[in-house]
Amino acid sequence: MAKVSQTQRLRDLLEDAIIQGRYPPGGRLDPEALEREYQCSRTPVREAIQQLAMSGMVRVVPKRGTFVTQLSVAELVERFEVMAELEGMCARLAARRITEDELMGLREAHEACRRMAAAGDANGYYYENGVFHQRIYEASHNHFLAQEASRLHAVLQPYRRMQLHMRHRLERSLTEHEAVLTAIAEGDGQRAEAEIKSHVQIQGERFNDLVASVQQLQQTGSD
Amino acid sequence: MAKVSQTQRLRDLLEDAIIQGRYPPGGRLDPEALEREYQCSRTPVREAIQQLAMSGMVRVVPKRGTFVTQLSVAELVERFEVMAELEGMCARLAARRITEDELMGLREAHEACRRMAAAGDANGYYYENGVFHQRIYEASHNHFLAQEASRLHAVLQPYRRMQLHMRHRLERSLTEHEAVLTAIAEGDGQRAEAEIKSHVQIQGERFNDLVASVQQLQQTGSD
DNA sequence: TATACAACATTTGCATACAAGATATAGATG
DNA sequence: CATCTATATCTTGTATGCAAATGTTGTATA
Repeated sequence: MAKVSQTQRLRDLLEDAIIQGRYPPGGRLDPEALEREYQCSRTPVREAIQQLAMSGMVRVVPKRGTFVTQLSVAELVERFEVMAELEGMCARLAARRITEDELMGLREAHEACRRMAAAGDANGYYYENGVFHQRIYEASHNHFLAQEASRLHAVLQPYRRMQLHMRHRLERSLTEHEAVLTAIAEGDGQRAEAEIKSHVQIQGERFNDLVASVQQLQQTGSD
Repeated sequence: MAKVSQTQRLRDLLEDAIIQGRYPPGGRLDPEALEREYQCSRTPVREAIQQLAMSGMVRVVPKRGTFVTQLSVAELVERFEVMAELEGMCARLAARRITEDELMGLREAHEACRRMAAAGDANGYYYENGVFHQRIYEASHNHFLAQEASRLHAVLQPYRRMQLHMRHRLERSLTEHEAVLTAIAEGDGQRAEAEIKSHVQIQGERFNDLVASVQQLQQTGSD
């Protein structure tokens, strides 16, 4: 049943690897290494890379090579701004449209986050946090919106990860989730939107943290 | 200077053709015909089509061929819902961030729309309307947002076109533009957002018009 | 006449060869 | 020692061949 093309397989694998930070932002993707690693020719590699480029995960610098997208601070701010808006829209719609089953699923995702936060497991939280947000996207009952939100979320994942390792970020994040969940459960779209926007937005000290992280990343990646 | 790859050239050409309705939604894209028409081999054609598929302009039905995307009513509603949100965000930001020069450009675009409406030139209006919206995207000073808005705008163009041919739609549209422009000029982000949202959103009778148009289109395309 | 099976055509995915453009490096010359 | 140039190498872009999967068509038989 899982009869997928090499191109698709490669694309998914690379995407996961990038999201999980196994290919660091700014790092070069060597086509020949990928050919050997995945036992295929240039064509699937090339196509997978093109598709990743389309979705913004990698950047192709003509005649220089393809690199994992390394967003500048300015580009990151732009994307977080849009992400906040999209998530806000998802939450607003979800508050109106979520089903009982979906609400249960969302609560479960929240509880999973709570367990990870309690255990101080940043990586585990990182994963469950993604599930929580994904559930909200889907509860918007706008498939296209959910898809776009997921795509942008994926691009931002490597940077979110850095945020989550910041001190006390887990507890704060969890508290914010709580507020979002409550608003959605009560069907209060306005509040759900406002809560998740402030959850996603990079503001105050977190902005400085982000700048610091990115700069460190760019130091590391440039050798 | 314009040293672009065949793939890119083909992609842009096809995209334009689809946006301008020269390839009708639901219509099949014959790879061999494209090879001959653009004097190239299968590879660039294949890659261009893949990229268009990624951006949602065409759909590949396995072993059947690739077809210009024909959105169902449900899919259209979803996309217009997102479009309204993105445009709303653009307008809100533009109200705060627009420069004097950009504001002049926006006024000019609006005047161009007015001339076309006065002349009853629906196609001309259709074009200038695109310029007007594009200027707002750019005035948001969020390049990523502008890019995403443009992309979605492009996908929806064929369907907007149908709307513009509706009776009195031009004048209504112009009046709504006026309201948006005023709000932006006054720096009133909230109002600008609200105005452009109601301008973009498909509501009331326009929803029925849209359904009718799409159904007619699907009749025509299926023979 | 309808159904099933087989041959055929189309489409897609993958590999590979070839060409062109750009960069880097090394050598030569000022 | 620096700079310019030429060559080599690396990367991307394009063409094309081949094979596999699937859809289609036609024919034969019940």
